[in-house]
Amino acid sequence: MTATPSPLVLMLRKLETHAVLDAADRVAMLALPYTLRTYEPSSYLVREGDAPEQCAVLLSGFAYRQKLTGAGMRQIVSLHIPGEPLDFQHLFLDVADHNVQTLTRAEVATIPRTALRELARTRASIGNAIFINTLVEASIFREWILNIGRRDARSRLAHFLCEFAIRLDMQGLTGGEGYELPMSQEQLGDALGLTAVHVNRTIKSLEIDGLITRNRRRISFPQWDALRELADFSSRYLHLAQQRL
Amino acid sequence: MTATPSPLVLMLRKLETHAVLDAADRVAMLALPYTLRTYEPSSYLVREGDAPEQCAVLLSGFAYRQKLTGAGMRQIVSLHIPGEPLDFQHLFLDVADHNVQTLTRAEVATIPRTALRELARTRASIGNAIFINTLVEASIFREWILNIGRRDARSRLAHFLCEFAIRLDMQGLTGGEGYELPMSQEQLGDALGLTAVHVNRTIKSLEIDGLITRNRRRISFPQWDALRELADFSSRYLHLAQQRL
DNA sequence: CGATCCATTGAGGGCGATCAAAAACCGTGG
DNA sequence: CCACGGTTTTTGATCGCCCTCAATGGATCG
Repeated sequence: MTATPSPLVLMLRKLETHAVLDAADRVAMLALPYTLRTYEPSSYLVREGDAPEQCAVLLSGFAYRQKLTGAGMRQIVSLHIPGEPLDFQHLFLDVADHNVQTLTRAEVATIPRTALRELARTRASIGNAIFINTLVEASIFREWILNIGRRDARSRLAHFLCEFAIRLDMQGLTGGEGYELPMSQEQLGDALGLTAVHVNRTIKSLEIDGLITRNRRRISFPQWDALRELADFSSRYLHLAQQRL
Repeated sequence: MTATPSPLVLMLRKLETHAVLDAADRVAMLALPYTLRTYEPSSYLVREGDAPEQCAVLLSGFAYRQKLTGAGMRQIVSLHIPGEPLDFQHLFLDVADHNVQTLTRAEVATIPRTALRELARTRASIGNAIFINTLVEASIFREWILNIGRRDARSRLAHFLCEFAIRLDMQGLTGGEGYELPMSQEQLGDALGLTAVHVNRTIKSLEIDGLITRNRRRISFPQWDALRELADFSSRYLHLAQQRL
């Protein structure tokens, strides 16, 4: 009956968490040309300075955006989970201003930028959906700034963990309680503006207080509400259609 | 001969720094309905939680975006100069996720959101220009994260001063050398993730090193290249049409 | 000329960085 | 199954950047 489902349905689902699309929109979007590719951990999908011609969508695995200072310090500026488009940020810009890298092994669908732009132009609702997606991303950037600028290490880490939990949940990627954190403490530090050593101590401190439990990189949340309060976390900035928290 | 120029030409000029518009686009944009209003310093233009119905454009004066932690700490997440649209970030979102406040007395043109959305829908090039504008803003957010997360106070402040200089210059707002910083050291601290006291000491340290000179809030740059190097500043992330630096 | 806001300066403390090393974990191959 | 090199996590000790608290000085404006 049905053909094998296009891997782009993942992106579709993501876009539909913030925008309304009709059947024709869905068909048009799933008709986009794409190529599949698998990347090893730490592969570059976009390099600062590149002229982006493709638009990558993450199908499985995790990725992040990253910038480097002249002195070589790394700052991760966002984290991406399966289903999220990675290159809308460059859809209309000629030169990439940051790097995009895989965190884990990842499957990616690559769509020609021109096809996507054409689709956005001809179907206004899809154009809107793409726009909304980048607006929500911008909102997450703002909260990230607040988190790094004004919260201490414990709250900062807690906030990060909360955001990741909610976003995984939104995409239906949580298997019951907790999740596997797909990054090293070094990378966690780069995301939070801390050192790996201090991340380690901060995680342990949360663990000792019973706010999280850990097994390798698997984290769960026996006291979600307490963690959320410490994190000063409100999901408003994620612009969930239905505010679940 | 010519009618009094619409105040919206300022926004038009801003959009045209990143996108190409034709004569018809310009006419259509200048035909947008708007109302003028003047705000006192520290007035709220948008409050977190609001349902934004208007889109404000800054005609004169300065403004900033800001978020607060539960504990009441403030983080400024962006700064805006005359000509910049302030509400594209909320054009397609139902609830504001941050506050927008004037820094100085400011004149603002307010455009109904529906009119702007309609214009973006019917004229693709204008829709693109608006999209590009938000993409560039997102890029500035990312650099802001890097700045706060990974640079020490001196470089951080220097980077902020460089960015402001370049952006003023882009909009043709620099009268010769240096500029008047439209904010208190307290506000600078809130922008940089520092305390006002430390901002004071950091400014003085830049001054002692001869990297800036000050008179009240007027700042000039006798050693621009040295400051730029300390700041680790590259203008790539601003996506200037012609890279001037 | 007081009131208020802002800039400045000092003293002291703490959070997170730095440096260094050990321990745990991982995939690989003998 | 164990030996291994490489990565990641963990822990300790010390340092320093920036914060906190507090007070003074300057500027502006009724």
